[in-house]
Amino acid sequence: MSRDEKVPYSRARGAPRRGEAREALMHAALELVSSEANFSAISLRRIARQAGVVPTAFYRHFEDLDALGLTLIEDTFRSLRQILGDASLASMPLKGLVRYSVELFAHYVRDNRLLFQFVVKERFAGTVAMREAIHNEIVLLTHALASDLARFDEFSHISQDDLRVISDLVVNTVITLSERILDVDPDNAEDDALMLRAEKQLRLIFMGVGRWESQPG
Amino acid sequence: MSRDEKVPYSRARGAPRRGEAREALMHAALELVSSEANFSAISLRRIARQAGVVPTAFYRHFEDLDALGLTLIEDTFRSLRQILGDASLASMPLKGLVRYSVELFAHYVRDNRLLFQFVVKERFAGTVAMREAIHNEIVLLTHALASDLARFDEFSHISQDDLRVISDLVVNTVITLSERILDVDPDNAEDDALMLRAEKQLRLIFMGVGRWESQPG
DNA sequence: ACCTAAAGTGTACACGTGTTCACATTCATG
DNA sequence: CATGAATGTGAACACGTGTACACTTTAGGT
Repeated sequence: MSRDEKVPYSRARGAPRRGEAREALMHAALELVSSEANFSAISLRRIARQAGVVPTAFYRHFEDLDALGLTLIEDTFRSLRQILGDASLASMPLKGLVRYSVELFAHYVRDNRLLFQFVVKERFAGTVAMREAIHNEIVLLTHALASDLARFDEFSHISQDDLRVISDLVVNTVITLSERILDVDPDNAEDDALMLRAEKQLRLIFMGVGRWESQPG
Repeated sequence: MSRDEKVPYSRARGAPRRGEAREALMHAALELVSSEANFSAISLRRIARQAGVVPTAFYRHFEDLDALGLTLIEDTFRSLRQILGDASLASMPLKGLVRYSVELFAHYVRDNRLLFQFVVKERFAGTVAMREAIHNEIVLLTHALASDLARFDEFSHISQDDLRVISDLVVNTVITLSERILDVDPDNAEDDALMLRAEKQLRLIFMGVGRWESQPG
């Protein structure tokens, strides 16, 4: 929907050097959502104020508050997909993969606190459009994981449907880990315990896979 | 906090027969949260209007919007705990238990759509007080499940810590199921597929338990 | 049949909100 | 260097909001 900026921005036509306003608005929204409750609970004016921008300037960059929110969600998952794509997970032993993936993911979540806090809050409380956007991205991740897992010998006896079911369980476990990391104080060392727990749970799941028989009946 | 009504209500002092206003306010809040976005996005006045009550009457029953929200959360989990307690799960074979629990839970969620939609939305987007209340209730459920599982022979080789970890995974899986049931249209038959998936995932987890070795190092 | 506290009502106020409009500034491009 | 689109600005509007206050009504315990 009219998000026609393939160029990084500030390359439109008469783009002003002073045009960090857009980024400022996005960051302001993230800060407010993180420190206060909820995206639907903060107003356009508060975002503008926090961004050091006059309210009307908002409309120069976003049609809507919704548009801002959707942009934030897209940005989050775009960069997450890249991180997860860069680390070619399919080329390492399954055992190490669990630990490595958990650490990679946890690290990324910590480095992008505000973005993930936003997504976690809006996943269920946001607009229909936002909820759908987030849901679709998660489905995408799940399918990608299923493809990756299919390459392992340990999963050769699993049907494609069951692979999706398993990936779904794994993704949900990792999402829960993220939510928990975001809930603890940033400079609290408790993260390690959370990661250990998630790691155990994933190992448990993969143990079940060894005994699993697809469509036994 | 000033929630000193052990009596079912309307037994205070000069309680009017006409006092369904409190219930009306709670129901109105649930309806609005369900059909619109979010508890923090709906106003006291809108709730009062929906309840057929003048705005100032709200204060006769709740000190705050927060108080209303907390009451709704407490109500939800109070009755959920009762349902789960009544069905004495520890007295049936493990295999049947999975199917039975999933069906029991799904049924209950469907029967209390509005309440659960509220809880799901506020779990991460709500006030700190609300989030904490929900979190504590879930921790309680997890511990209760761990106690129940400990009675099964299949779990005799699992340490107490690991039992918590496993229960945590199970609870998260069931929560995810609830979220999904709430996301699909009420009179859509898709629920069965969701329940089947959750059931598979739980069976997978319990398969892993068979091979699990607590504190192997 | 009273008394009294709870429950319900209507008015009022100060304030934050989204959005509009006309205008000022900036700056890459012709 | 001039042009014009993108960007930034300030005043103004109609409206919904939370809450305080003084008041009326209700109904149970005595």
